Amino acid sequence: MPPSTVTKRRARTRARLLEAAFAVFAANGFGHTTIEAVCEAAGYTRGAFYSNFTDLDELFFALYDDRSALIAGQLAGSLATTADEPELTLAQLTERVTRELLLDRDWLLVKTEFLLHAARRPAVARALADHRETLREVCAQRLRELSERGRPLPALLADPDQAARAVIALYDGVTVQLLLDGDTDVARAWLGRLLTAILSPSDSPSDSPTDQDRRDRRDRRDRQGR
Amino acid sequence: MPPSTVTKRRARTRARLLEAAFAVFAANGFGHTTIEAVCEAAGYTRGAFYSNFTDLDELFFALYDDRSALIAGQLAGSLATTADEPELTLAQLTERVTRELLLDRDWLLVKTEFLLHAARRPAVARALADHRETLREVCAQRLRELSERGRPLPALLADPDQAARAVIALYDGVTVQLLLDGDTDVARAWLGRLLTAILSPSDSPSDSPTDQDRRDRRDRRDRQGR
DNA sequence: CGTATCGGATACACCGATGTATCGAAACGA
DNA sequence: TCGTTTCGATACATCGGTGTATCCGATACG
Repeated sequence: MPPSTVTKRRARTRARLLEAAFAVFAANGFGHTTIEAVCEAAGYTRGAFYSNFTDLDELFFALYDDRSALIAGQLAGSLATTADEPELTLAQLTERVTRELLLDRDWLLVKTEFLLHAARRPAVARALADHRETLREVCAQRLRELSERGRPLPALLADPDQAARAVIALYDGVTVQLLLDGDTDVARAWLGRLLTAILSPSDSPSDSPTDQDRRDRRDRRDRQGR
Repeated sequence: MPPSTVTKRRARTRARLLEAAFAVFAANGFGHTTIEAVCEAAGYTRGAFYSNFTDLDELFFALYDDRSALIAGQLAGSLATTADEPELTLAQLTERVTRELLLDRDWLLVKTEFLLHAARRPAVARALADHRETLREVCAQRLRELSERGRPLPALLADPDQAARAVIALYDGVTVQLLLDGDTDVARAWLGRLLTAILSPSDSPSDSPTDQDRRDRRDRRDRQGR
């Protein structure tokens, strides 16, 4: 029976448990995490845990829900057109995306683990797919705006929704490499290049590269190059 | 002390343990797999396990090593140019790749789990990175051949090695979606389209689409479309 | 300020997995 | 075929995590 009023104390400990769980999941992996470890990291005993969750799975889902909503908000905000700059070029968009995403390796670890978790539980998988879809909508909307004012998408990805799918696929792909080598800067630069490569309709992009682009390219050559 | 001679029986049980472990890992995830579960699935007791491995980590690595070498061989073979067909078009290459890869969802589950495993262990991460690099070399070599006979790569990915990186990123990205929705056919078609989109230097690909391509495109529209 | 409800700590019983030591049987070499 | 080595089964001791029941301090509210 849920309590009639949720006290502030309760909310606090719940938040602390989630935060501690994030750290422990990132460090040890969900599969090798015990309830006790989470409670200890949060500074509680298991009594607090069982008062707030039924098992680790429930906490995991709540954790993902929290953090992903947070990040989705950040991304949407960063992609929003401001009043003084109603138009965004492709280069600006990719620059913002790469600046906002791929920051926190711990989050990528937890996120990927949640993907595997979901892949084995159809109900969770649907929830996760829904969440990804709303993100894709945000992305597609920006691309649609772009294409509607004379910055056409490539013929093979003319549909903004398809183009958004491509963007997400590239993001996920770069994530994998980042998980392996841990080099955030290289990953961001690489994502930026891939995005412009797949979203530019022709060989010669009409936008001149920004300073950021140029710096990125040098970085990547230095550290990843052959 | 390792035994002086490895009997056939030993090799057999080891192989069976690996196969059983693959199934159990795929079903339950590495983190939620016990030694006993693996042994039971293989039809042995834990005595057999401890006689062949020291712990689950060791078995996991051996398992990944086996299967990934197998798959790498398959891919290299499928990408090899045959005597009667020394030249491969881009469309043929992508078609072969998409036919060979993304087949076994179980393998993707285990592979992704191994990625996370490696992401937390620098030594394992380096081994995995090395393996990915050899795969990339195979891929880059084919792309190099392609570009050297008048089928240029896009300007943004002129270096075959960079292009190979892009191919792998796309593959990894599509994998994520496949893990979520489980639709192998859609994933393969989508990968094919993304590959041609990022590897085609201009808007209008000079190769006319193959029958496979056309079928793919219809499939995708039907099932994924808006 | 007093009281009733809530939240987290503590203690306990339980279970499942681990690792090791030992033993019987199968495989190998002569 | 026999003796030896190797392999896997069995039994045992142990440990760590789980879940629950209970208790006491904290918090909200009249």
